[in-house]
Amino acid sequence: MEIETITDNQKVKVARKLKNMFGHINLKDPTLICPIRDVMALASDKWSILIVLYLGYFPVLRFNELKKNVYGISNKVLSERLKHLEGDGYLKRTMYAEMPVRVEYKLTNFGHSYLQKLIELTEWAQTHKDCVISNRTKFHGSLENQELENQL
Amino acid sequence: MEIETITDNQKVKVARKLKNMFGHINLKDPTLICPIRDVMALASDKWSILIVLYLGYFPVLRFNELKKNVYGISNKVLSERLKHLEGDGYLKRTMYAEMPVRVEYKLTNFGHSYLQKLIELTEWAQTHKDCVISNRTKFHGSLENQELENQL
DNA sequence: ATACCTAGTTACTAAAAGTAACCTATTATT
DNA sequence: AATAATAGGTTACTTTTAGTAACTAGGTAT
Repeated sequence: MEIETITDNQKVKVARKLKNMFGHINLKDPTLICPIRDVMALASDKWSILIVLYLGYFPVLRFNELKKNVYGISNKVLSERLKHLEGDGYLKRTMYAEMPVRVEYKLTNFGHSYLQKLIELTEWAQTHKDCVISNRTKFHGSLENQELENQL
Repeated sequence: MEIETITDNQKVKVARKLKNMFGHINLKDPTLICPIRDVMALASDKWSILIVLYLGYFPVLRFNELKKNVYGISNKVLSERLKHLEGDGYLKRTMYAEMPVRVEYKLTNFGHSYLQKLIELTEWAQTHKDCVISNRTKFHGSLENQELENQL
C-alpha cells in the first residue's frame, strides 16, 4: 500500500545524511559501524524502549510499578534491562534504606535526550500501525493464494 | 556523566506527547498498547534497523550484497528479516527470471518514511556513543570496587 | 511462629539466533 | 558427460537469550 507521500527532495536529504554516516565506514571492514550498533542494540530492544517510555510518562517508578506498567515483562528481564540501562547512563537507581526497601528508578538527562528520539519513533509507529497491519494481512493472504496455486 | 542540556521546557513537551500516547491506554489493561509494540518490535530489532539503513544508503541491493554489508548476519536471519520487512510493507522484493536468478530488494515509500525516523535515532546514537561507552566503563568499574568492598 | 512486604535472584524450560552444510536451476569448464 | 560455479535461499543442529515460577533477604505486623 503506497499511500506515503515522500518527496524525492526528502529522499535526497536522507541519502546525504546516510552518506555522512556510512561515508567514513570502510566497507571492506564493516565492523567499524559497531559502536553505533552496540549503543542501539542495548537500548532499542522491545523492553528497554517500553521502560524508557514509561519512565518518561511517570517521572519516578519503583521496581514493581515498572513491572505493572511494562506489561508482560518478567522480574528477570526487567532487572537485567534496568541494570544495563543504568550502566549506559539512561537511568538512575536510588535505594532508600527503609523497611521494606524502596528503590526508585528515574531517567537521567541523558535518558531524557534519548526519550525524545524514541517518542518521535513511537509517534511514527502509532500513526502508521494501521498501514503495517493492513500490509501484513494482505501479504499473508497473497502467500496463501500462492500456496494454493502451487498445489494445482 | 550528566553533560546533557535538556531544558525543563523540552521535558514538559515530551511529557505532553506521552500523555497523548499513554492517556487513552487503559492502565488496568496495558495490552492495549500492543499495536505499537508489535509494529516497533518487528522493525526495530538490531538486524532490521541495519537492513533498512543500508537500503537507504544503496537504493537497491541483492541478497548477497545485503549479506556483505549487514556485517555478521546469517543467511537464515537475513532471509527471515527480509520476509518480515516485506510483509509489513517496508521493502519490495523483485525477482528477475535470469540465470542465475536475480533478486532485488528496495525500500518502499513507506520504508523510506520509517528510514527518516531511524536516521534521526542513529544520528543521536552516533553523537552520543562516546557518552554511553564512558558511562558503561565507569559503571563496571564502580561495580568491581563494590565487590571488593563486599569481600572485606 | 507464621505470614507479609519489596526488590530482586535462581534453576529450569522454551524460543530465538547463529552455524554450516545442503538444495535448485542453469551455465561454463574440463 | 561429469564437475564446478553462481544466486538465493532452506534445513538440521547448536548456542544463546528470553520467559516461568519458585525462592531469598531483611525486616514488620499478627
